[in-house]
Amino acid sequence: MNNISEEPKGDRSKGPNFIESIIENDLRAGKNNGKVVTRFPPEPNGYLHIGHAKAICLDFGMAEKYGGICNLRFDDTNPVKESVEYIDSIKEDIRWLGFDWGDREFYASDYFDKLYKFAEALIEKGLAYVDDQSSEDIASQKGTPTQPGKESPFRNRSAAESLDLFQKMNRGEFPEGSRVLRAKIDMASPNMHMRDPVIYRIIKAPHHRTGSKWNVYPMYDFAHGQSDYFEGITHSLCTLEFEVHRPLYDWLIDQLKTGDYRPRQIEFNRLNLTYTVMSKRLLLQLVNEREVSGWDDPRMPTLSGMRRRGYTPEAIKKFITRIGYTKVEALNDIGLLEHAVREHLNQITPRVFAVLDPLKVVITNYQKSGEEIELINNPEEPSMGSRKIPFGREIYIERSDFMEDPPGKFFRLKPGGEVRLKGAYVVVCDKVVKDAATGEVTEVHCSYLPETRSGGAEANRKVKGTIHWVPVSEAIDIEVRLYDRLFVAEEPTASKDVDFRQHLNPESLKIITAKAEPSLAEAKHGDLFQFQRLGYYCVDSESTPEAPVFNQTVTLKDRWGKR
RNA sequence: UGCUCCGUGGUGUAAUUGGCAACACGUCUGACUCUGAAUCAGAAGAGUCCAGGUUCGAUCCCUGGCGGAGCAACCA
Repeated sequence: MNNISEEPKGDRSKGPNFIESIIENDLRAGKNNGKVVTRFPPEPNGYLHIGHAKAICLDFGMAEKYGGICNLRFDDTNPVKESVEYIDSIKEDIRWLGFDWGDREFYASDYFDKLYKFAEALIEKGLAYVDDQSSEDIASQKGTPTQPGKESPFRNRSAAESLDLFQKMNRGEFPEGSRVLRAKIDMASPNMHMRDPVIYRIIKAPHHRTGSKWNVYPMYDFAHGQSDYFEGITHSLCTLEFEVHRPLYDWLIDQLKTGDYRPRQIEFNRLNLTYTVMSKRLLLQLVNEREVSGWDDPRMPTLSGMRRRGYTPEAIKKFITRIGYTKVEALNDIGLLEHAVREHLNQITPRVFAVLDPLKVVITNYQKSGEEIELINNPEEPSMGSRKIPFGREIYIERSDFMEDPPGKFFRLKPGGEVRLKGAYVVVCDKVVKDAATGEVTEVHCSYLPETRSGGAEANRKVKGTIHWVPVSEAIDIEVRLYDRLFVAEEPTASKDVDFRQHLNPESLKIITAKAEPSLAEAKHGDLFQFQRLGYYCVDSESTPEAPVFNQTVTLKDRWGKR
């Protein structure tokens, strides 16, 4: 099998990206004793999408490149939104991509004790206080980005009182929403995140790992940076929107650290794709509202959806290295991803014949029976061998491969015209049979030229076109699910005034019954194919031997269809 | 109109102590072809947001504009 990670061309002009440069400088400066420790920190509140894959490739990739390690850490600080279902799916998806975190599987909840003690220490140092106000009141005092906030009336209560209240909060003595713990920083800071951020809140829901041990849970901002610190993370790579959180993390680490070590956060641009949405919240909405069949619907940008669609980890990773990491908010053309998918699938998939929209062809002068045609499985990879398909007097061809009155440069079958049936014979179209009522073409009658059989005496007869076919008597019926982009708008979330669901593509899924060569009866879930001249297809998870189901992964490029 | 970050072909990126802009996708030609795919050859397409400055020389350094994004969840 060809290895596409062996660089074909291009891409090589790239030097280190800005993150690699920073890491290399740190290494040169002797920071962290020459160690590189990264982490991938998902919240288990949804399935991973290709944007996460970009982060995963970076987090694991940097560790690998610089001889370090990468932790998998679930940032599970909000039990009401998180579940083990998501944890399991996340681990499966990371493994599918080809990364291994060994025994370094951690949870922010592993640090709840440390975090709680740290919070108590902050209170004792006068750097945190319990606020008895409602979230609305706190929000109203927060100010705006252009106006400073106002201090809470509880800001200067005694440390002893705050400590007592905080402990009561955790004992479950107060209802949810009645009190929070806030860091005491600066209500006039130009950075909103420094305006006495809430660091602990009361949640009485059971946690998937700690059960009912806690009645207070740390906010993400109070858990993430410190978790990095506890794990000895050297380079904490995250997306751009956390840039303004960094001063808060730094402030917290300043209160926590005992030596010189501190994690270094570096922010990069997130992955956006045209014609898709990349927010777990919106994807969850599509799932809940049944706009798609689930998180793994092949139209979803989730890794499980792409896997079911037939995308390979190799293709996804190739795409990600091509788009790179910068600080520019980018919108990537989905075509770039599809190109990477075709590139990989072209190398690895066996070619097969399937006719999506069958038109019957009768070869009137064909008398033989039992003839078989041998076909190469993959011209890109001779080691994949060949297979045989029965040939017969009646075959199906693609309806679009026949035109009664075609425009110029139509290389396929037309009245009086010749076309090669791939692997078999050249046929001439003699007669068109139509439905008297509708005028629809129901059959095409042809005669074949016996000497033109592939490998035969006149095999190199010049014909303009070669088309695929399937024998009527041996063809099997397969269900084919044709997918188009889920949205018709390039940027479904571009406008705040228009709900993104307005842009859903009503034709994103079409289910048809197609005719396929008999060998496909043995295809198994996960098998990938090229339906010759059409595109790449894979066997769906719902497929059974009795009722095979194929998903269209991506079509072949089609210069003719574009005209 | 506060703070932070960012502005290079249609898209995504590159140009590593400043040396007249490169690669991939896409587009368009042509060759080849028993996949109108793939492959191969070639073309068009930016003078690097704007204006100054430093310099022999600026995508790169400085200043000032302009434009875009993020930030006001007891979400992450």
